[in-house]
Amino acid sequence: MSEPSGPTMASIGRVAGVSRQTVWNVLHAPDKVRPETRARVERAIRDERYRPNRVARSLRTRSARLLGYCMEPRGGPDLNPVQDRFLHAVTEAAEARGYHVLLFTTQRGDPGRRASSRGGREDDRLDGYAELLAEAAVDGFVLSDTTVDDPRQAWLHERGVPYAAFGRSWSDGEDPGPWVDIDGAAGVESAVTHLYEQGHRRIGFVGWPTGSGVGEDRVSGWRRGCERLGLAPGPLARGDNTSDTGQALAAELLDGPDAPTALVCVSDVLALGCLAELRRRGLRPGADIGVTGFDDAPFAALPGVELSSVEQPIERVGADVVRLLIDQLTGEPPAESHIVLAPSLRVRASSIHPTTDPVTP
Amino acid sequence: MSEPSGPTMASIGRVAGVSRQTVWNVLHAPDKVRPETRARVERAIRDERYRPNRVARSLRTRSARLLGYCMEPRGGPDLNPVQDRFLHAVTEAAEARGYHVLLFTTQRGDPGRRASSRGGREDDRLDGYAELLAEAAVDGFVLSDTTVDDPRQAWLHERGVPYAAFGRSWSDGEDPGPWVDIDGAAGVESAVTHLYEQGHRRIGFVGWPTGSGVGEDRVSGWRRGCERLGLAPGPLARGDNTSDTGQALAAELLDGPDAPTALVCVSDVLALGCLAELRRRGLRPGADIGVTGFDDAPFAALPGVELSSVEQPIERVGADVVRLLIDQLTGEPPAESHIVLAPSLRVRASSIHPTTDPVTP
DNA sequence: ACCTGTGATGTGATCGATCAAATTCGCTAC
DNA sequence: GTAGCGAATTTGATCGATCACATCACAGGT
Repeated sequence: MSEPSGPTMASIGRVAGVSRQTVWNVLHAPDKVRPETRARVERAIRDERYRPNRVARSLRTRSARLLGYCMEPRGGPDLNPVQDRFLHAVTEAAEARGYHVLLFTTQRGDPGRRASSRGGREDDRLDGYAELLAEAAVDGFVLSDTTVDDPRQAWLHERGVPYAAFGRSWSDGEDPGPWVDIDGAAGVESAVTHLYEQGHRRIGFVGWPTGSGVGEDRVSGWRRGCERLGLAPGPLARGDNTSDTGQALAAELLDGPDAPTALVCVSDVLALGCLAELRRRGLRPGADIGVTGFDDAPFAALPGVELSSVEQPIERVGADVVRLLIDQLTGEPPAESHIVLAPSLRVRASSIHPTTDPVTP
Repeated sequence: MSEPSGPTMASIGRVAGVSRQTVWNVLHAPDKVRPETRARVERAIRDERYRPNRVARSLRTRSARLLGYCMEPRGGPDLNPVQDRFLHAVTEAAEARGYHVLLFTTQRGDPGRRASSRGGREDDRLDGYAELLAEAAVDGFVLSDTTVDDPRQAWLHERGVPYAAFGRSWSDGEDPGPWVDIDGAAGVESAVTHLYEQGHRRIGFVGWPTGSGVGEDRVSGWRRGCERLGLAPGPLARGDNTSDTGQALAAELLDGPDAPTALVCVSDVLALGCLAELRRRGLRPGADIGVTGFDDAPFAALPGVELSSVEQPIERVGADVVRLLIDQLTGEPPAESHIVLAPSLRVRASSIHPTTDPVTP
């Protein structure tokens, strides 16, 4: 029951008959130590199963070697598939550089602390960030789900707090900090191209309400794709990110003046609604109407869904975000501060026209 | 660019004209301090925005106030919906007690460290646990996805490492440690009951291969339910957790000697395969054949799926796991060490018989 | 006046790794 | 023989909170 309290540099030194500093040298500057001494110390380290105490190291070096990540309260079924993979990727990349990920939430646990905030009330969402920072519990933050002019980015930037974001800042002004993002426009454009190759000439778009950076980016890809292929952009409908909305929007477009033969959707959830509407009308996805989504959510691959979708290289994003962040922490020369990654279309039944041979340009 | 290096107890003391220990007393034993002194110190704390340094505290008290959680490499599309919610719940519950969650993975980042392990090679999956422990980086672990006789539980138990698991140990022997689990049998039984009330008298089961504790638990609920209702258990088919398999198993059962009118599935993924097979045969889920799943995965609620499913109270599980773990850490008297929570059936179209009035017993 | 007890506050040492500077050691050169 | 030089190794101090005592002030009792 008592604390065994593992070996320390001092205890290793005692075993090997050297001082604690020599032990440190063996670990961090081996060539400063005479080979036979080193061997003796290394043996002691192995025998005693010594591992440096992370906490003590953190105190001295003033770096926790921890990256903060805020778990947003789960919204719709949309963000989830990404968050899981992203976290895994971030954790793995961080470990490769000797860091770990520390999770926190926006709702502060200890109610007593809420009062300690001074008059000028900051955004509640920032409290968690502020607290971890003040407690020196993390060295920096990984952000995700950034919005247009995300207050967190400005807040962190003002205070000189290291961070890196998944999602560009979408700000008109200069960028507060480094980010990694997916080229949504390119992803959608590739979907348009694919549908064109399947024989479609009237391609509609099902999007989100205006105002979201991500959403506008994807619409622009659709416009660009149509333009490049010499098509007049088909009809456009917008609504919030639920499959019921998707179903309604699909109906709207199909009943409209110039009904599209293919629907490019800004998200898989909306696309699923479209598929439901097609089924209701007895139309076969792919054969009668081409449909594509975005995100490659887990359900897209399921039998009975088989939704073509733009897959985001989340693992790459996670790795790059961590690299940008840790490079800042270690004072590495910042190679680049904005990374845009290309997504790739995963073609499934919902967009394949059985009788049309794919045409590669 | 230079380190502002926030306020410390000593600096607060200097501002308030007292010693660091008095500052400590104000924070941890306020009644030992004269009210006017206390006021002065509290003012300084507020003015300077002092927050105790977590790292220094950890070093002195030998507790990182961090709970380790291992991100398993994502397997199929099955576990994900749960992991996300679970992590959020765990993080939130931990924060309420002044702890945070530290993520790690099984693949060790630093390749140099692999060699440092001695001859008798431990299970690779345990290395991450061992390392964090040796580095004193965490105080305990939260486990999930426990298997029958999970080696991690025994390993941690042997070393007296505090932990709590989501998922019982399923061991025949005595339990190595505390866990929280979901009463899968009860969940499946409620699905059977529900289908019975919908008029079904021949209820089949689509399960996993024998050997998984979770799977056997759920089968037993099906058997128990049938027995209680005076039904002969319908046919049973087993296969791995993919929807393709689900489709095949559904076909097998429906073509079998005594075809069931309802299918209870051990997972949503398998259930989805069943739905696909029904659609292929022109059978309407709910009206012709009742189907239920398990997990209430995000896709179960989607239009075009509408799968009845057993929903697990993941948030409760997370909160309880954290409670069991932190109670150990703080030396709280262990109130209970095994918690079984009841899941609840979410009824959707896939199991509702349009013409049958529900009968409540 | 003296001792004692209690409440309030201050000082020293500690956790373990790290940084800076001091010391010892091994060897050559005068 | 020893001054000198570089390599090898050691000692001292530090990060900030915490614990264990030490000290101080002041009250009441004899």
